[in-house]
Amino acid sequence: MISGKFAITIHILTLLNKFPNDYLSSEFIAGSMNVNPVLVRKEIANLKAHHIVESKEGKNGGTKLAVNSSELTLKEIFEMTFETIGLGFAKNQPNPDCPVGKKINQNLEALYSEMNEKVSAQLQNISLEDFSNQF
Amino acid sequence: MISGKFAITIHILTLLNKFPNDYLSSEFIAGSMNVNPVLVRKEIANLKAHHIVESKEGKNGGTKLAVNSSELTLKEIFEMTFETIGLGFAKNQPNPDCPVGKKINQNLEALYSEMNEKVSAQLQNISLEDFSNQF
DNA sequence: CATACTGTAATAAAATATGTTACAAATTTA
DNA sequence: TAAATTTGTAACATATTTTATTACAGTATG
Repeated sequence: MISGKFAITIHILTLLNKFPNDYLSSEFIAGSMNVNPVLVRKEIANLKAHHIVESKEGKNGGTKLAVNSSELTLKEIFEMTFETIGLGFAKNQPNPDCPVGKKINQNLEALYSEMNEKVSAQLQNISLEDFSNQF
Repeated sequence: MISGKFAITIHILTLLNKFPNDYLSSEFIAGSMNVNPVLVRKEIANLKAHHIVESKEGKNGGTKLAVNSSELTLKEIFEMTFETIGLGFAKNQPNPDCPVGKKINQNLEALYSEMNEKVSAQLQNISLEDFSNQF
């Protein structure tokens, strides 16, 4: 299972980019993706914490982009919503008396770290504007 | 949340590679990773279906590698346990009347597809033997 | 024939993700 | 200034997925 944070966040940002002059309400945004408005507001809270969007409370309030979409890369969005990708770790404490158990997580970590570098390199080349222009 | 299938499978294979002449029991393997033996047997069933291991029922039975560990790549293991990586999709049917909602999953799919190519390229360069030699 | 395994199904428990309700606080507009 | 609308957030409920457990038939070994 993968949390939908990245997908929700990029959807929000794409919409905001399509209406750069409007404050969009969480209800409007939620209507485009068919999720609960509270979920949208939670991701917006995260975006606000990273100064990517600004929002206005009260009537006719909502959220708009606070950065230039050509300067925001998918890598940054990835880092705000996923810490890292990977293929999972040994969940329970593996047996420390077994040479494999003792080092498995460390070796997986090294493997995934390299994966993240590749993925980050890819995502860094795509701006929100690029992504948004596909629609 | 990420299913631990890859981590469990590579752990199993590393152990099998360390004891190439023995049939290891699911209980022994489970002991190294501290999970339930039934989980191990399920992943072994998957490996058997791909002809990566062979197993022997009955007393003193167990599982051993059926391929040369220098010829099995992590890419193959990845493909047996994860179909693909990605950062999630819009889960509910997005609004088809919204230009963004209509195409979001398609565009995410394209993005993730490229991610998978990068990751596969990396994993293809690492054999089970390489991975195993780190322990 | 007793023992120790695999194979597999069925079910239970735990973890995580998503949805819902509720409401205080803020801001607009009439 | 009062009504309406929207954010922000907490608390809780539901759904989904993952992991664990139990059970037992079938199979090989000695």
